[in-house]
Amino acid sequence: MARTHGSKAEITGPLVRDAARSLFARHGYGAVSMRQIAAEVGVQVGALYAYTPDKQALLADLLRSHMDELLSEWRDDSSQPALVRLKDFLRFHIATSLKRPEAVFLSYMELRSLSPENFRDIARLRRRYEDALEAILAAGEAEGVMSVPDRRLATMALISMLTGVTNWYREGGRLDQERVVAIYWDLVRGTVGA
Amino acid sequence: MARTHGSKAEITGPLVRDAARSLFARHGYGAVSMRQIAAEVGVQVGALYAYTPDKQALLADLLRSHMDELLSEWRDDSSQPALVRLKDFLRFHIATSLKRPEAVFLSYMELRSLSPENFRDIARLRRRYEDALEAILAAGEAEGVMSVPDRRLATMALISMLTGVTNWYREGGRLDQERVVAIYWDLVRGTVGA
DNA sequence: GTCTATAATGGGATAGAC
DNA sequence: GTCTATCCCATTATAGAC
Repeated sequence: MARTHGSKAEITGPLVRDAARSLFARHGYGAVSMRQIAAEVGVQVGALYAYTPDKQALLADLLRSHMDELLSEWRDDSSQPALVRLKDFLRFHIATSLKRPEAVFLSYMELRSLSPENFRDIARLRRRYEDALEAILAAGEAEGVMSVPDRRLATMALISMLTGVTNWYREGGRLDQERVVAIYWDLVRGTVGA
Repeated sequence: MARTHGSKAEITGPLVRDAARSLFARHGYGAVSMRQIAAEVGVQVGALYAYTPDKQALLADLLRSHMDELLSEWRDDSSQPALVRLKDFLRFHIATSLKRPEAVFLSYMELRSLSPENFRDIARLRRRYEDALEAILAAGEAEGVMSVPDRRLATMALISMLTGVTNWYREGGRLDQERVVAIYWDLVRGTVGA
C-alpha cells in the first residue's frame, strides 16, 4: 500500500471514505484513529485533511450521504396496493442492507458519535425514511388489509427487525438474498396482521 | 464529586461499574477514557485499577455479568403451552430491556470491542439466550400453534425487534411498560404466525 | 483504597517542503 | 496532493506516598 508522491490523486477521496466507513463500522468511531484510516488507504495522515476538515465531518458525511442515497433511491408508488408497497419497501431495505452493510450498520450505531448539529440533521433524514414506512402501514390500515396495535411502534419494530439482518447475514452463507427477502416477507406480513 | 482519602471505599466498585456501563453505552467503548469514568465516580484515575486490571476487563465484566443475570433470571417452564412461554419470554425481555437499558444496549453493540477471547465467551452466553427463544418457537411449531418460514432467522428477527425497544423507549414517555408489552405481544404473535 | 506524579505511547490536527 | 516533521494534549497504566 505504499505510495509515491502524487499518484492516484484522483481516487483518494473515495478511498478515504471507504476506509473510514469500514473501520468505523468494525471498531466504532471512537476507537478508530486518523492514522489507521491513512494506513488503510496507503497515505500518510496529513493527506487525509485534503478530503475532510476533521474526523467528525468524515463521519457526518458518511451518514448523510448514506441517508441521502437511501431517500433518493427509494421509489414509493402510492397508487399501488399497500401490501405491494410494503413488499417493495422490504425488498429495497434488505437489498440495501446487504449491498452496503457497513453504511447501514454505521447509520444505525454511530448516531451517538455525531456532534449535536450533525445529529439533528441526520436524525431528520432518518425520520423521513421511517415515515416512508409508516405511511405504507397507514395506507394498509385504510385499505383494511393491515392491522397493527400502534402504528409508530410497529414502524420502529419493523425497522429494527429488518436492520438486524446486518448482524447475522454473511455473504456466501446459508441463505442468498432472494431467500432472505422471502423469509422476511413471511415474517413481516404476519407482524402487520396481513 | 470530590473525595477525601478513603471515604466510601466499600461502594466504589459498583460505582465504577455503573459509571463505565453508562458512559460506554452513551458514547461507545472506544470513545470513553478511564479519566472520564474516574471523574464520574469522583475518584482519580489511578483508583480505578483497584477494581479492574484494565479497561478491556471492565467491558468484559459488564457484558458477562449482564448475560449471566439474564440467563439466571429467565425461568422457562417447558410444561406450559408454547404461546404462554413466548409471552413470558417477551415480557421478560422487555422488562429487562427497560430496567437495564444500558446493559442491554451495551451487550448488543459492543461485542465488537471485546478481545477475541472475551468475544468467544460472551458470544457463547448470548447464543444460549437466543437458543432459549428458538426452543420456544420449535415447541410452538410442534404444537401446531406457530408457523415460521425459518426458525433460526425468525429467532434473530424477534430478538432484533425486541431489543430495538432500547432505541426509542423513554421513561415517562407516551407508553408505559405494560402497554409496550401488550403492543409487542400483538406484533410478535403475528410474526410467528399465531 | 486513594492520591499525586509520571512513564510511555498515541491522539487530532497543522506547517512547510516538494 | 502528499510527504515529513512537529505541536500539544490525551491516553492507559504504573509507582510510591499516605
